[in-house]
Amino acid sequence: MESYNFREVEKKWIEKFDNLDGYKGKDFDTREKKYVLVEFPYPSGEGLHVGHAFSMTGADVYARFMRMIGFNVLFPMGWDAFGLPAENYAIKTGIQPQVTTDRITKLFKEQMRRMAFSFDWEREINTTLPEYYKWTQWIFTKLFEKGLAHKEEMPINWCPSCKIGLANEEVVDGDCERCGAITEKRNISQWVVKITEYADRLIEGLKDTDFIEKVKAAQVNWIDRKEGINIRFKIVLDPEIPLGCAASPFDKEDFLEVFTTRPDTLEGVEFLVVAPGHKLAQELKESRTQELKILSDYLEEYDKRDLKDRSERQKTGVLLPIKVINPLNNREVPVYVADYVSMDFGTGAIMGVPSTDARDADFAKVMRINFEPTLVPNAGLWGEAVNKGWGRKKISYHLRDWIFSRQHYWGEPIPMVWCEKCALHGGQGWVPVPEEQLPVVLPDIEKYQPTDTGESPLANIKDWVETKCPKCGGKARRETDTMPNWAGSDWYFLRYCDSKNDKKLAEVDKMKYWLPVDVYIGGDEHNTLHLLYSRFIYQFLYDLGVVPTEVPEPYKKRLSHGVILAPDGKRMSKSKGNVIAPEAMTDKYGTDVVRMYMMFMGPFDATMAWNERSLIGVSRFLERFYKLVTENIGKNSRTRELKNSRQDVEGKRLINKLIKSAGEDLEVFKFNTVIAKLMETTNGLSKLTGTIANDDLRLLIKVIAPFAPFVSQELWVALGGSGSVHAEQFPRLDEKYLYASGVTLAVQVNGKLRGTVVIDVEATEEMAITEAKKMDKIAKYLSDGEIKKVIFIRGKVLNFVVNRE
RNA sequence: GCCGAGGUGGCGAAAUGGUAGACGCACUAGCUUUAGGAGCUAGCGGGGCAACCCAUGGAGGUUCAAGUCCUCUCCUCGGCACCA
Repeated sequence: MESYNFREVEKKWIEKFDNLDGYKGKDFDTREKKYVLVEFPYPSGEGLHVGHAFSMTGADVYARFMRMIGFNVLFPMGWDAFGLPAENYAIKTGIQPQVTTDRITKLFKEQMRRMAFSFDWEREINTTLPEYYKWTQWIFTKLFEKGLAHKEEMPINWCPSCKIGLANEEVVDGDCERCGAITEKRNISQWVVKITEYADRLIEGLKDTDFIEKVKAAQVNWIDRKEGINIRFKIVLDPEIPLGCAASPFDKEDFLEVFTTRPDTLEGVEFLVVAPGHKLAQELKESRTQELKILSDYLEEYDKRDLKDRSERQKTGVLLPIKVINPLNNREVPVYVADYVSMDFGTGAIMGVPSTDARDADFAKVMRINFEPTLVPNAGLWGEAVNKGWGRKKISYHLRDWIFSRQHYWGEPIPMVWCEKCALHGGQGWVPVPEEQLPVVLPDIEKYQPTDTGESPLANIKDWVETKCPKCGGKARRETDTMPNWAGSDWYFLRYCDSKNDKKLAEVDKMKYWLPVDVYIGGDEHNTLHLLYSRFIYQFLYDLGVVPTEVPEPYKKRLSHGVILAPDGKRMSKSKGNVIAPEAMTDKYGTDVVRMYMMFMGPFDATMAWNERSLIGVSRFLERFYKLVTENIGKNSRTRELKNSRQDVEGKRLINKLIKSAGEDLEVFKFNTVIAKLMETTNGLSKLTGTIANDDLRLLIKVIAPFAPFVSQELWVALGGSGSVHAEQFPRLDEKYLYASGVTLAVQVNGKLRGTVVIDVEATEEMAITEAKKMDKIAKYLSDGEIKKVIFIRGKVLNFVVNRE
């Protein structure tokens, strides 16, 4: 018998799969819809990597299974192609990013084709094409019109290496997330999107989703809503530390406001601390007396210092020349400025309660502040503080507003125009580009290099920058900032519903049919930012009435796929030289083997190391599977099929057992156990002495089809099938075969296994007891005691509870 | 510190409260004139000649029956974090 020649078989079928009608999602079809989404890749020059291949294979197996059980499946793919690597490549080579992007997306697409992913390519999208980003820009103009976007001079995280402003989320421990360089603070005018206005709804909305627990937790944790009270402490000057001749910046009515979630510990306040960026510290610094030199030195040093390992470092601080009064007991307490308080949260000032807070205790130690070590919190103070007017309830979020400007070339131009005339006439100087003038097309340029001034290279293109105000028609300037790389991926799943629409972002009826996304598969690294941003944009579009779902949530379910490590157990990286290229593997072993191996490695969400020996095990299995089927086809062509023989029934039992558990497991992404069961079934069938009927072989092939598209198609045709096995229905379970040869019952005495007995599935308790007692071993255990009780679970267990003497 | 997921053979891992270790890798023995990362048969948690006993990080508990449920505890991984 010939063995399976994957090269020949794949070559034969790959083109036929290209235009398979069944892979296409049909708008408004009467079948129930299923929108299966897997994150679209950034097409990097290195091509499709194992991580892509893994997550997409899982999504593909699921999508194929969903089609086979009767759903109208939307399984689209596209390119999230704006980003720094293409721009950096352009800086180096002078080749336009669009040119490299085109080339690389073609490479990716061919690699995906070889992996036999059943994407609906008619709906392909690319975030860098004007017909796509027209709508990314349109969304921005709507944000602006609704007051959710404005430009603001603000200190931002500046990466001196990338020459780019970064969102807080893109700075890790003071380092640029991309290149690792230490970031600086710079004052730059930036577009800011008010995602915080949606903070509560972004938490609330999670109730309407089926996200796995860790994803929900990550979202809530990221937003980090805290209920507390802003308490005002009256400021008094400290007579012992003169403020110098300059008039005191304070008058009698000045207060220092702190945010606390623990007003119940107000009694234990020993000091207050303000952040170095706090107005109070900055104002005091200005008074420039000798005594305050320590303070200004401290603040200046703080500005220079990088933020690295802030949590590791010992706390530092300086005493301020003022005191404040605790409204609860009128005690005067000192005020410090210290680096462990952050300006970004609450009011930038805290109350120091060293007896209950470890950080405050730490600081007290450094500053040699004495305090009572014990304090009994008083919950009544929550009400008292509000009732007596010491403070007011306040909710603070860790979530920051979203800095939306990038000073780069390769991104969507922010579609805004600055009009001096409109500004002078008391109006808004910033004018959004109206829908009919969109898209604002990214012009071709010669120099891609970002500038040190913090402006994008677009600022150098005079005839692009100079434009007319859409409102008054006067001379105006275009915004030269571009959008962050998240912008295009915020709404891409909407575009798949109607990817070619040139009038709208997508037709409402089509979105109504396909939305929400039923299953969204992606990496943990996107569980906070991408997921949060896209949920926010969706909620915003919902408020505009643009998207038609019942509930303002775009994704019904979110699943995390796992991570594949290199054979050495480390993360794959070019520099470590331990990268596994999926293409090299498919060249060597064939697509089906690689797909099946990845799905067999472990649970879909696990972290697993690549192991080529195990892959070979899967290769051997596929070979055995192929032989089993082809040998039986051969036998069936020579001899009459024997129906209803004992062997025939046993074969059907094995296959139906497989159909049952495979169907159940595929539904919940337990691909590894489906493959284990396919192996088990194949082994079982190989041991049968009779032949397996062609009809039964067909069932087997349909079960393996979602995993191994090529082998299954080849065998399907070998069995005389026409068309594609991938358009077939998944086999239905025939229950009558499931227990055709009885069930194995575990026989226990006092809960301990003492033997097994095979009986009819319908057997009664009495029959089971009779059978069990026939066994010598059981009889022996029962002889030296009295049977107190018998537990009988049909098909599972028979347990004698015996009272031993 | 907070949140989440986990701890089961030499390894990757299976087990709606009901035969722990399915399936695969590695390994051992044998078969097959066998050079192909081959195939086939058998074995493969520990102890014991055996009957049996022990075993799912640890300690208790619930139950006829616990890897699975409850309480406490230890450890690992992932995310967030001087968040007030």
